[in-house]
Amino acid sequence: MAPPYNELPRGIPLAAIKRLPVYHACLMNLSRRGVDRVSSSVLAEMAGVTASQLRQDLNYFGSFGQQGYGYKVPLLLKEIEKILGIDNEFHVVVVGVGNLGRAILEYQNFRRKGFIFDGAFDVDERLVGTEVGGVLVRHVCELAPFLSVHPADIGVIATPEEVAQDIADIMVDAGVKGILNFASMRLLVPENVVLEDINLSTALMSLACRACRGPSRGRVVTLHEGEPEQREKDR
Amino acid sequence: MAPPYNELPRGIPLAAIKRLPVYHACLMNLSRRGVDRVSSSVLAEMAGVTASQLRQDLNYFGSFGQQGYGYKVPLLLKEIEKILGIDNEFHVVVVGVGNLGRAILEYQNFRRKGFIFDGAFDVDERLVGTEVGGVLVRHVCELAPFLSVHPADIGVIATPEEVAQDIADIMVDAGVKGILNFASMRLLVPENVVLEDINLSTALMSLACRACRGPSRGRVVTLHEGEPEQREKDR
DNA sequence: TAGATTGTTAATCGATTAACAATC
DNA sequence: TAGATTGTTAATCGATTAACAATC
Repeated sequence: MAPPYNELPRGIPLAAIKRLPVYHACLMNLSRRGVDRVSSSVLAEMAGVTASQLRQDLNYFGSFGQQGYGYKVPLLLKEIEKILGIDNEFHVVVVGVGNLGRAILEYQNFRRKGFIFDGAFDVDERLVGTEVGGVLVRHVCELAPFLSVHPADIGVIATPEEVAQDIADIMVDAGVKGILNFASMRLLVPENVVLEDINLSTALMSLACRACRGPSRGRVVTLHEGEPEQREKDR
Repeated sequence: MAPPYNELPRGIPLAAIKRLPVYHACLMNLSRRGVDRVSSSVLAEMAGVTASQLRQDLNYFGSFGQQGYGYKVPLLLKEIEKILGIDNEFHVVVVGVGNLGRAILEYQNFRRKGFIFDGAFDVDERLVGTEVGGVLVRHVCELAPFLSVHPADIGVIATPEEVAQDIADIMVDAGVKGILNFASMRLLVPENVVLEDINLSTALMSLACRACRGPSRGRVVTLHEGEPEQREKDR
């Protein structure tokens, strides 16, 4: 039996999914500039990947271009938005209203991409009752009751590491499907919950390690830098 | 001719380098708890990797354990600190004193790891002259002159994306060796400058995409989650 | 010594790149 | 049609895992 039409694709590399928002940003840029058509090589150049990789990434999800022509910008934009779920609404709660929590709450672009911030939580009584990015800050002890009334898709953890696991447990129990974790601590979550870590501390340390190992040697210092040469012959 | 004793290793996977700070944090934890000795399997379990990977990662840099015994916590800690350069001083400037810039400047742990914040820069006249995290905020137009007097190793870019490339150019011209970029924009830097991007926007978007694709399917939603099973036989 | 655990090589796995047939 | 560029397969490359000999 053929798989149902709307079956979601399997076995897509995480790295490919992470590149989709980059392609999306490039296409938004083209769209704003009134560009209607783009080839894989031009779009790849903008995104900092090879044309081959761009086509491969897109092909995990479908065929959105036309041979001999390229991609229609508005059409490809719409398809990527469909994949990323930008037409959906994602309900988000943010726990920890320090600098990082604020950065998320006040970044207005998220709202345009379908993210709805339903609540923010902190232990600091001076913050409770205030608004950050237009969201009311509640006390953390209200997190579980709040989630039972306002289920969230995504939880952002921007707390000290000592409490991060407890917060994650509350979120998981409340049915959160994804957690963005800024605490520099390994969180244990069930495998049906997606976890994304952003760790400023390890990022800065590994950057310093790479940067200060003296002049360019081998693979270590040549990633992510400058424009990828057009290595593909592609004829 | 044998390579000189202090030759730095080549061809080390970036992913391995990024795991070093994680191992470091685990070892700090053990050290605080007075643990003197650890096996690769226990440490790997703490770090959320396989024992095999841990040993492989360490072996890119040397042999720090003893067969049949494991690793001396203080010794391995010291070795990793040597690799990460935690005994060095890294001079850092932060450009953009919004929420993300503040998060970096106010995170006191960095100071303990050898990071010295020499200057912070912003265009907002209300911020110029104030102190954030104990660092004086200067106007961005002073960035280039400041760097010529106080050379920095690392530059942090936490500005709006419109100006990120200009700031990066100034940093590169001033001899900065690594850039931590929070702006959601692809920066072009020469290949001898190491670039690390942290993009909250693409991180949240790809998280939402993965989290809301329905229940666990294939590789996509099973990475980074929970504890890795002990797959290694290792006898 | 016997048991344990590393260091290190080889096998596997996965992701990227190259190539080219399909086709617009 | 001829030229261009995608879609897609195959080849390459790199990173992870397994295995086990070395050895403490």
